[in-house]
Amino acid sequence: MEGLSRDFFLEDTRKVAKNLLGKIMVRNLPEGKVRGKIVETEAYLSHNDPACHASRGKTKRNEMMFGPPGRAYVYFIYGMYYCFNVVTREKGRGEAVLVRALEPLEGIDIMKERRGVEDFFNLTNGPGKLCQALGIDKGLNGVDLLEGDLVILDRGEKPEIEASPRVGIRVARARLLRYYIAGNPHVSGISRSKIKEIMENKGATQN
DNA sequence: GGTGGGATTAGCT
DNA sequence: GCTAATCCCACCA
Repeated sequence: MEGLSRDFFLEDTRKVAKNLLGKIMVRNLPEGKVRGKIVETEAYLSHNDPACHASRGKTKRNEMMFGPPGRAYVYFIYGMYYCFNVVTREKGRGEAVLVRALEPLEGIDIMKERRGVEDFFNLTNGPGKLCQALGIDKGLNGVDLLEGDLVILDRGEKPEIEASPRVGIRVARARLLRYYIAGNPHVSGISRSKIKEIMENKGATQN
């Protein structure tokens, strides 16, 4: 397991979004360490992408999107939730990758406590949920993800990737800028019965 | 199993 | 005023 280079975040944002799948988010909290594998991301581009916060220029809210690559862009949404993004491309470009879901690996009890739920499959399967589980809020806006209490590590995984339209976005529906690990039960929006089905198949193939 | 509304704030028109 | 890169619960089938 090793850290990512600055160059990792300089590439095409769609490529970074896909490359982030299978990487490990590590968060150090007062209660202990929390780790999760990234299983779902979305790309937000600076050109010809009206859904991107940076598409109408720099504001107080989105200024971190125009900062250097490999840093966090955290914003507040719907009056209650935070969303966590990774800044990509060269400084001033205004592109980022939204992390939409994780597979919990370590610190499950801490996540349950912070989320206020017991269900293992309802801890980090959504952008607002994973921020709550990992204690990510406005205070982490702009922090460097190569070092500190919130970092992303490489475990050398090369998952099978599928693409779809972005979630909750009305414009640019034709563009497939959402990426996720095929068949992973922690991807957002999967029904209870589908999760059960996936887990049963997994058990069958492993034995 | 699926849907519709409420919570609650910042930013934009 | 309205909408938003969301989530949860009550309610219906």
